[in-house]
Amino acid sequence: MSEPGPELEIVHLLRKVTVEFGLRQAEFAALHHMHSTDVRALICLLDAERAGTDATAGWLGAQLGLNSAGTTAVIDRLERLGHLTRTRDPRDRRRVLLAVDDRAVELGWAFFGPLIENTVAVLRDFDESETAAVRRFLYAAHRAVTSIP
Amino acid sequence: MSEPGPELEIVHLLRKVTVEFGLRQAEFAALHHMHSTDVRALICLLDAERAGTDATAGWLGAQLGLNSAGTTAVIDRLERLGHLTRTRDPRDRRRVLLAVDDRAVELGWAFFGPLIENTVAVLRDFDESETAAVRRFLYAAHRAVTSIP
DNA sequence: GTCCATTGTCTCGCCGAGCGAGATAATATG
DNA sequence: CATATTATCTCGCTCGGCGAGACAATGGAC
Repeated sequence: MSEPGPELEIVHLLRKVTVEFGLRQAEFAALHHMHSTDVRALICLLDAERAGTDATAGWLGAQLGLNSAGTTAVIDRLERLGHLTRTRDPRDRRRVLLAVDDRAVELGWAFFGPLIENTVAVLRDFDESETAAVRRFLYAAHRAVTSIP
Repeated sequence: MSEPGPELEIVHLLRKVTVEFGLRQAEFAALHHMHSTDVRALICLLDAERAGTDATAGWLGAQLGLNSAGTTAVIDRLERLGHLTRTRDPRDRRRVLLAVDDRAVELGWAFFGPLIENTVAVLRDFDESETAAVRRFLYAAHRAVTSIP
């Protein structure tokens, strides 16, 4: 190992971003009397909403890598804080649908908004081929990190 | 919110990568009877080693966002598993220097190696301006996510 | 229809990660 | 040499997350 390699630097950079981002999440969590997992849960739920998927308890648990007991606990906490609403699915009454409260979204923007804005700002100075390169790289990284073989 | 914006897609992509990467870390941790924090600790220590910084217990705690008690616990666990060695700093005998065992590095490579390789592979097809763009973007993201104001 | 396997969520009891408070030892500063 | 400061560790506790299993709704097979 420890072959320097110009490409490896980029991977290390990417990893550093993930590490630091994790710390920011933890700060946000502490600030609003939550835990990292709760924040990750909210993020997953917002992603689902954006994608038009309906988010059930089981689905959320899978996203977070929790078992059902842990998942119930996360949802309980978020519901108690008013960041979340449980609704039994009328089509399949075993399932519980989860909806993020608007207030929670606002809190998230207040904290992560500037951070996102700063990141996005750089992209505005990029030309077409450069943004394409970034997108292509991130897709590759996502695929690499998603495939489990 | 929910202004689509072509740049935002990239940020979401980046965030997805961080989320998935977190899950892979958790899998690696479980596989080797560790916890996510322990893996993050090892990563931080390897970064320090690569950078030539010497890693003390307190420094590690700061990187992980843990207090001293929690930090001691992490180090205890890693030492018990043989992934780590404690050494009292001869220059300042209050400090404890941490060194990652080679065996732990091998385990990490076995798991994350292919994942890194897949990511790096894409970069090989990139021309100079494209890799530069990726690097520039990641630097910006890192800066955005590191500044705490 | 009636049974039964399956699926989705929740309850209970326990383990242990991480915290706060404070002890201890080594180093600086007067 | 006394005292403040720094770095790490110990103790006791809280509570997130797990395994096991309960319970309800669903979808077959017959």
